Amino acid sequence: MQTTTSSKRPRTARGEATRQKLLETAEALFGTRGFHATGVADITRKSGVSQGTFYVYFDSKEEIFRELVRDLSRRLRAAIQARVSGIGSRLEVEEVGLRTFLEFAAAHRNLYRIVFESQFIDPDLFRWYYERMAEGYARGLERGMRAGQVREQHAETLAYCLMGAAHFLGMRWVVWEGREPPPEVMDTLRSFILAALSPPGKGEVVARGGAGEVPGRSGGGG
Amino acid sequence: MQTTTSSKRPRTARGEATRQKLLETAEALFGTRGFHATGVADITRKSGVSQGTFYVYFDSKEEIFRELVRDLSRRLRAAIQARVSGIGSRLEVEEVGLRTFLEFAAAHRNLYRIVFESQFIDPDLFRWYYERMAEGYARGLERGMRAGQVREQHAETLAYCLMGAAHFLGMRWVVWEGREPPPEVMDTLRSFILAALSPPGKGEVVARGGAGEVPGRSGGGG
Amino acid sequence: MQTTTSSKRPRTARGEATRQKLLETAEALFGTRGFHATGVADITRKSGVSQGTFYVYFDSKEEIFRELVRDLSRRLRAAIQARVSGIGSRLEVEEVGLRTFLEFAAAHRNLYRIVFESQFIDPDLFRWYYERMAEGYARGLERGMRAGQVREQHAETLAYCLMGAAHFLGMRWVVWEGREPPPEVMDTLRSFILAALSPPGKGEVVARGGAGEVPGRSGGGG
Amino acid sequence: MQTTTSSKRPRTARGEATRQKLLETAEALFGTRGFHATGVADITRKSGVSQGTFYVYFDSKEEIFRELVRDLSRRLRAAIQARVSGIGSRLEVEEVGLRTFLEFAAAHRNLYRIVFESQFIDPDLFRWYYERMAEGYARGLERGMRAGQVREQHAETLAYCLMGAAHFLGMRWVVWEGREPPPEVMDTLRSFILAALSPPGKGEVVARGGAGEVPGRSGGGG
DNA sequence: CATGAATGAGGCTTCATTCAT
DNA sequence: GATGAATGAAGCCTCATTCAT
Repeated sequence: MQTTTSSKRPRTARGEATRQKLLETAEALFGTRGFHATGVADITRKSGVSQGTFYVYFDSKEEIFRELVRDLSRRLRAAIQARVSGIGSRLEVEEVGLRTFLEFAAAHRNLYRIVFESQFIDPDLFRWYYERMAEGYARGLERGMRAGQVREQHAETLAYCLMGAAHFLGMRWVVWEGREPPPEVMDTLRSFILAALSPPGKGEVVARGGAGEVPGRSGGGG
Repeated sequence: MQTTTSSKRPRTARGEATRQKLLETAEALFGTRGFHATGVADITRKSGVSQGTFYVYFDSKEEIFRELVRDLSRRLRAAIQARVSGIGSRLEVEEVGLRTFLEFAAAHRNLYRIVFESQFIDPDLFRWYYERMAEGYARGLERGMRAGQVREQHAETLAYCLMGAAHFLGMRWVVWEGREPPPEVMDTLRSFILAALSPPGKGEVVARGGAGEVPGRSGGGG
Repeated sequence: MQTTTSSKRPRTARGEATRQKLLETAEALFGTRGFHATGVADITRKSGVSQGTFYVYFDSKEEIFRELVRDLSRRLRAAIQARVSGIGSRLEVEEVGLRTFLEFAAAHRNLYRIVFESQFIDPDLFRWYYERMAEGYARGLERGMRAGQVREQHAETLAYCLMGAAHFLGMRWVVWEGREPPPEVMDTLRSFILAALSPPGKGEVVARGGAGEVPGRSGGGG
Repeated sequence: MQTTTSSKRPRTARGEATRQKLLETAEALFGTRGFHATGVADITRKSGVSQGTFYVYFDSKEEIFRELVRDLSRRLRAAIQARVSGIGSRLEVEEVGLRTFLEFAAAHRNLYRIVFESQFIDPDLFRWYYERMAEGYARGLERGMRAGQVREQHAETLAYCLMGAAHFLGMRWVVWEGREPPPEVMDTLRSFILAALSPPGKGEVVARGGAGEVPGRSGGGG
């Protein structure tokens, strides 16, 4: 669906470079000043090209914004995937996933504003972003439940709770403070996750990953 | 700080009515179309007054927006306060708080967009809003910890996690679906809260409030 | 239909004056340079108002153009009406009508370009303009036929032929030459009309109006 | 004068084909959407060549437009010539000429818009087009007058009247209705021409061509 | 208190044309 | 001969805000 990377793609290396430059500049600017405070002229000026060039690669200011959201979605999911694959314990998967999300966010601070502002620019895309994320997340949790590693609960609800927690933590530390959450925060987050997911009787206090088990894909944060 | 209800207050009853009408219209419009898509002209037209009149009561479009955020903050906190006061169990306080938040959100759907959009209009106000909320929240949790009703953890982190969970659930159900979260969601949320807050060994399964204890104010959601 | 004088009408005399000024300037500019070569900025500058003011009274550059066409349509028809009413002879009515049209065109040289350019700006309006004109025209001719003053023919076809003749003559003399057609042209036009309309056997040579008869409204030119 | 087929002519067959393709596409596009609504990019895209290629064959967008007008002028005159040559009766020549014009117009619907729009693109060319047409027309009529086949009148005026009639009929039926004028229209047109041209006393009612006489070239319509 | 007119800066986008490959 | 990238001027329109009545 929204995944289509629409807009006129360049046919030469030179064009690709220009387009890329535009994308990067836009990410920085949108992420810093916000969509409305950023003008197309700002983007092109900082990219060292003329305003007309912008429209050679993007249909509109909104279009490049959307492209960025899709891009970010792709990159974040890939990053989590990479770190999580191979881990057997569901609990650990979730924990690593959240941590990866927070690290990614810290490395790409603009992520937050852009994704979250998309809610006011293109509500459907925003929703798509989170539903996609939640879906993968929920699937992983359900697998965990079937394997007895995660307490039986409404998976989707759990997914949104966890994404929300991660998002707010990211907002609090990464966006406002400009750094990764300090250790005590990460510790609390970990125990929070464990408590929320662990089956009754099991390790509410367990500090680190449980026993090996069925591996499986899962989203991470939000 | 930002609490000052600044701007020209009306002197006559007629003026007060006009100002109020403007505020209500703005809430509906900002909440529905967003800040940028709403023009001052839209507000005045729908309010049945001239554009000039707008500036009799508000210094700028941003100002009325801020006024709305402060207003909402006040009303939400009051609503939670009212429902939570008197409850002894910390766990129950949190649960009722979250539930109240979700109900309030459902009753004032525009809340979400407005408060959340404020992040892109007046970042300081937005931060103030959440820090204020988190602070009260954390204080309550700390009291609970001291009373042994809540597991020892970094209170602020916990507060943000809980607010985030509530916010995302509200987004998922209230905003996207247009209704209050269904029972299974609320059930999962409850068990989620309990698991996250309960001290080791205690009530992970406990369905309803624990023993009586120190009452105290507390925030609710996000 | 298109007759609606849409756009925001002024509520005060001052506003009405501004709007009028804009309309006049636009007529001169559109008529002289054409629609595309005339910028909104040109219109406002020459009118002594800011660009923003333009949009207080007109929704778009196209809108003021349309307004002009409607206006012209109204004025031309009124002018012909005034001159033609009371004349009994159908033949004379047509002749006076055409003459009036040519005089009107000479007095409002911009008429041509504007009406004719409307064909490329708003084809429907253009068509409406001529169909309206032709309709009245044909009705008058039919009355003349029934009264035996006009040869039996397809009235609408006759109407378009006559409008076309008038239009091309206006183009040739008024637009290109900048003056009213010289006497020999008007003479030829008159005999042309007479020949085309006169019933068999009658007045091909008749120089001036025939016998009195049923008066009636009729369009004139094009 | 404007007849010069200027601009870079291709040297190779491949080039000639490209140029031709461009010309055809432009005719279709200009005729359909109009000059201003058609972009160079539209033309090249639909022609399957790059934008740069366009400027290999034409100096500007206006230039290809002019080329089209000249082309059309040439083709129309040739078409009329072919049909009219050999006919002896002046009256019949005019009638056949008009008919041919209408048929040509129906076969090349875009003719109208292009030629007529040229009035707003290159007024001189437009004027040239019609003066050229009128000149030949008038010459033919004058010959007819001298031969007593056409009533004595100002020939040029007659020419413009006839061209105007033909043009408006073409507009009414070919352009608006998308078909050739129905029989009753053609009949009325014929009797219209006859009445307008016939010498006094002669065939106002004569249905078909009169006696043989001096042949001669003549324009047809507009 | 209220209004309607006026403003003007600025934003997004289009598009004919040029250029290096 | 053909291409795709790049340009930059210019145009239309929006809109928060001010002002005189």
